[in-house]
Amino acid sequence: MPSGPRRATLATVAASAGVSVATVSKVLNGRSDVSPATRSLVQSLLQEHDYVAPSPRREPPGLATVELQFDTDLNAYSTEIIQGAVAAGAEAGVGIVVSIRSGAARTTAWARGLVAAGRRALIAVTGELTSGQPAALARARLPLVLIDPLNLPRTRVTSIGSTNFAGGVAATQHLLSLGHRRIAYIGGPATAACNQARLHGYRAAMEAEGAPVLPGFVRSGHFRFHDGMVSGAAVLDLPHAPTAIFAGCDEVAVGVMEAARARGLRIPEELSIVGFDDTQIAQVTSPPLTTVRQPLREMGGVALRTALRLAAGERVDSHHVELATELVVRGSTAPVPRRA
Amino acid sequence: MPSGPRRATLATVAASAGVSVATVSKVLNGRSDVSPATRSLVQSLLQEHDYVAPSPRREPPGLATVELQFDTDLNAYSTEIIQGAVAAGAEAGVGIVVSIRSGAARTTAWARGLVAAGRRALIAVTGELTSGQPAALARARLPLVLIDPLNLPRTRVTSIGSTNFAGGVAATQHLLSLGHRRIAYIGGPATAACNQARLHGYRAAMEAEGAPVLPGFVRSGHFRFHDGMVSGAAVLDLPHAPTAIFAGCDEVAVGVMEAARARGLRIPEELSIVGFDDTQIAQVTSPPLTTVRQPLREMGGVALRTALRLAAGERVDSHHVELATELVVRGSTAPVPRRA
DNA sequence: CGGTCATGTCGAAAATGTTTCGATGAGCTG
DNA sequence: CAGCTCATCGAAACATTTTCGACATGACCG
Repeated sequence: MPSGPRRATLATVAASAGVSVATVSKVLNGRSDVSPATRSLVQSLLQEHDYVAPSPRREPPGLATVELQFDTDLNAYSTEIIQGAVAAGAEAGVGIVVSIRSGAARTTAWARGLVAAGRRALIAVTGELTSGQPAALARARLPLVLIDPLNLPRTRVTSIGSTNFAGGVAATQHLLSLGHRRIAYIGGPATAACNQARLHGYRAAMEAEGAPVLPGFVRSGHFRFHDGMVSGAAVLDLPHAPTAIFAGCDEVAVGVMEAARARGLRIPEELSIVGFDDTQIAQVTSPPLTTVRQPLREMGGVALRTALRLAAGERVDSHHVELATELVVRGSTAPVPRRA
Repeated sequence: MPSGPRRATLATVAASAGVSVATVSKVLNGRSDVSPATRSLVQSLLQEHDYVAPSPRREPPGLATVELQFDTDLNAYSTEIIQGAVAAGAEAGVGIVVSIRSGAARTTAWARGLVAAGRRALIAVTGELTSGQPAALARARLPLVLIDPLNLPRTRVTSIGSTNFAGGVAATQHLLSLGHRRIAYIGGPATAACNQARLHGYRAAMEAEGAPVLPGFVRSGHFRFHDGMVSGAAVLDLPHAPTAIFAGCDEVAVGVMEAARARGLRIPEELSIVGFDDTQIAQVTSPPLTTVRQPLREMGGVALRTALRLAAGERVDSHHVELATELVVRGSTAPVPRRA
C-alpha cells in the first residue's frame, strides 16, 4: 500500500504554480534569476505541498558526527571524556560535536533536529534522564549511550561506567590499611548512581573492618570544589573529627584540602585525603592527590564505539559496561597520626 | 576557459569500467546488488578519475559545523576555549567539532575533506602553522581563525589573542609593588608569540622599575606542569634565587609550586608565584593562585563568531583581535620576605 | 524616434544521478 | 531436464540541476 497520494515532486509544485520545473529548482537553491514575486509564490506552494527533498542523497562519508552532551559546564572530568571520544572518533572517522545541555526540553523535535544535523548518535555524560527522553530519541532513531548517568530510567538504555563500588572499597581499604578508623565520605548527589556505588563501597569496606561510620560522616553535594570546602569544613569541625576523608571526586578533594589548610591541618600528616577520578587536577595539587583512577578517556572511547555500533544497527553485547578503576597512591595519604 | 578535461561523471567512470551508469551509482550509494568484484573495480576507477559528487546539493540548514582543532592533548586551557566556543555555537546554531591534530599533514586534500564533512570553518588553537597551510585552506575555501597562534605566517590570517604584553606587565608590576626585585620568568616555547609578549611585558616592567633580570631568570619550556617543576627547581637552586616567580601559564605555576614545596619553601611567605590564564586550576591550588586572567571563554566565542562571519563571506574589521587580560590577586603572592 | 545594448526572468533541453524493474545466468532441487 | 531461487546487472523511468537561448524591459545614444 503506497503512502496515499505520491510525495510531491518539483513537477507537482511547478504545475500548481504555473511555472517550469527549472524555476522551482532555482527557488529551492536560492538562484538569483527568479523574480521576487515568482520566488515567494513558489515558496508558499512548496510549503503547501509539503515538499521535502527526495532521497537523502549519499552522504559524504566524513560527514558523520556524534553529539557528546554534558549537563554542566566543562571541567577536568569532561576534558578527559572529550579527549577519549575525540581520539576514538578520529580513528573511526566521525566528528565529535560537543554540546552543553541548555534548559531546552529534550523533545522529539529536538531529537529529530539532531538527526537532521547529521548526528549519528548521542552520548550523554552524567546526565539526568526523564523517562520520556529515551522514547523521543528512539522515535527519531537516534542511538543513545550514557556515561555515568545520574539515574537509570526503566527502559533499557546503553550506559558506560566504571567500577565505582570497587573503587569506593579500594579507597577506603587504603585508608583503613594506614590505620585510619575515623573516615568520612564527601560525595555528590545522593541520588546519583555512581555516587551511591562509591558510598556503598565505602560503607562495605568500613563494615568489613568493623570501623563505625560516625554520625555526620557521610555528606552529599554536587561534586564541586565548593561542596568539598563546605562539607570538609563541616566534617572537620565535628567534635569527633575524621583523620581521613574520602572525597567523591578530585574536585571535592581539593575543596577539602582547602578547608583543611584553612584550619592549619597539614596534609597528609594530620589529615589524609583520597579523591576519585584521577583527573589532571590530581597531579597538580600540593601534595599530589591519592585518588581512584577512572579510565575516563577509555570510557569516552568505549562510549563512542558503542554509539557507532548502535548507529550501524548492530547489537551490543551488554547494555551496561563498567571499566575497572584503580587506586593511585600519591602524597595526600599517610598513616594515621598518633594521638597527641 | 573551462578547467581542461571536464570533471569526471558517472558516465565517464561507467564507460571505463565497462558497466552501466546505474551500477556505478549503486556502488557510490553502497547498494547491495553489486558483486564484490564489480564494486572494487568501480571504486578503484572512481578514485582514479577523481570522481567527486557534483553540486554540493542544497544543504540541510542545521548541518553546519565548525572544527575546533587543538595541537595537543586537552587541558584546563582547552576546556575553557571549548566551553566558550560551544556556548557561542549553540547560540548560532552550529555544532562545534573538537579535534586533536594528528601527525597528518594539513594538505589541500585534508582541507577539502573538512569541507566535505560539512565544516564551515576551522579554528586552530595554539597551533604551529606552516606557510602552506593557510594556502591549502584557502584553496578549499575554508575560513581559518587562530587562537593564540604559536607563530604567524606572512600571509594574513585572522587571529584572536589577549593582551599578553599588558598581562605580563601587570603580573610583574604586582610583584614589584610587593617589594620583589628578584623575579624570574618561566614561560613556554621561546618562539611562541604569546610567550614572547608575556616575556617582553615582564622585561618592560622590570626595566621601568630598574630591577635587573638576573642571569638564568628567564626560562622556556612547553607550558606544562613538568616544565614548571624542572625550571622552577633550576631557578630556585640558583645562588641568587628569586623571591618571586612569574609563570607563563597556570600549569607551569603549579609545577613551580611543587618545586618550592619540595624545597620546603612556604608560599607565599617565602616565595610568591603568579600564573597566567586563570583556568580552573588556579582556584584549586593551595594557596589559590594569583594569576593573569585571560578571557578564554570569550576568546572561544569571539573566534567562533569571527569564523562564521568569514564563512558567510563578510569582512572582518581587523585580522587580529586582542581581548583584555586582568590580574586576579589570590593567595600565592605576598610582600617580599625580610632578609634573614 | 528608432536602434542598440545591458539586464532580469524564464523555460526547453541537456546533463547528471537515482530508482525501479525486468533480464540473465549460475546453481540447486526434484 | 524442468523448475526454482538468487545474485547481478542494465535499460528506462524519474527527479533534479544546469546550461543556454528567448523574450521583455528599460536605459542610453545618435
